[in-house]
Amino acid sequence: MPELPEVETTRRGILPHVCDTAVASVIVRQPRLRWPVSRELSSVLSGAHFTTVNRRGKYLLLQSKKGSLLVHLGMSGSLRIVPAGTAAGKHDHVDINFDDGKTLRFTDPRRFGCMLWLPGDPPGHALLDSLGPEPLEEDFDADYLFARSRGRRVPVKTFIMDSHIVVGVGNIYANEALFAAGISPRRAAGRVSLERYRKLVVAIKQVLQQAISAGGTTLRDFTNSEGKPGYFKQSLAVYGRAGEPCRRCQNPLREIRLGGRSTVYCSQCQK
DNA sequence: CGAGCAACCTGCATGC
DNA sequence: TGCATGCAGGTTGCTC
Repeated sequence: MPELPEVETTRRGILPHVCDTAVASVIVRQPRLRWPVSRELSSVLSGAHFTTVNRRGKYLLLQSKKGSLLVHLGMSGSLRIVPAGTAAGKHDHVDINFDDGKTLRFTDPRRFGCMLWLPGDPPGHALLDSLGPEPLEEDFDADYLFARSRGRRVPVKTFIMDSHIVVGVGNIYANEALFAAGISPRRAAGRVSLERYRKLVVAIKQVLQQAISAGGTTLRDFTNSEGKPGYFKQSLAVYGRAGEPCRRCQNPLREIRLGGRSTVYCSQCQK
């Protein structure tokens, strides 16, 4: 479900609800996520007061004086604000109940997500240490991508989806950005010119920013923290449109697999 | 070290 | 209708 725009939409949605109140209790119904949810989570979080919610790539960090709650939504996860006492469904794995009667509920059918307690301020964790720059920040630019890609033979699409290179660019927006930049997803990363990386960086920033403005992309089940869908799906030029005509040249869009991920592109417009 | 791929898990669409 | 198969927004960690 979530790439950077969906995670950012979630962050903005929960922020006003989790910060002006303290944690009253925690219910862990299913601790078996990507990594086990700590048995101590309840005792460690009770009484905690979150001061802010930050995002690093696709990770959310609910920060407090004592430490931070690191949340990743995996492929199918979501965070929603519901009234305390709302009946829990099959995949509602964790509830964080607040003093003011609201509950932050973590739902994740496939359980690829995680919820980890990181002691200390600022929070340190191996998962965060080796991440590349944020795509919407200024230090993510063409010179950087060009330098990192020299000698690399991986397809450029796989390259920009590598979180050690740049965070937050998932399968949907990698496909979209490469179409917008006119670059074939199969081209070796080391054989993309600086000039074309300039176009790609602009495209990545634009597509992510536009998706955030639209509240994310809802394919089948993404909803924001209020349970409402995102509206970016109607703007997608290639993802999910294999076989349909290219919006620029009308040629049918081609679908291949790269790095095990579905890849859609126009063989006329992308070289 | 880089590249490719299996694995984690459930739900859903498709085809026989 | 039932069953098998393959695919899905991500990431780690294994092989070669």
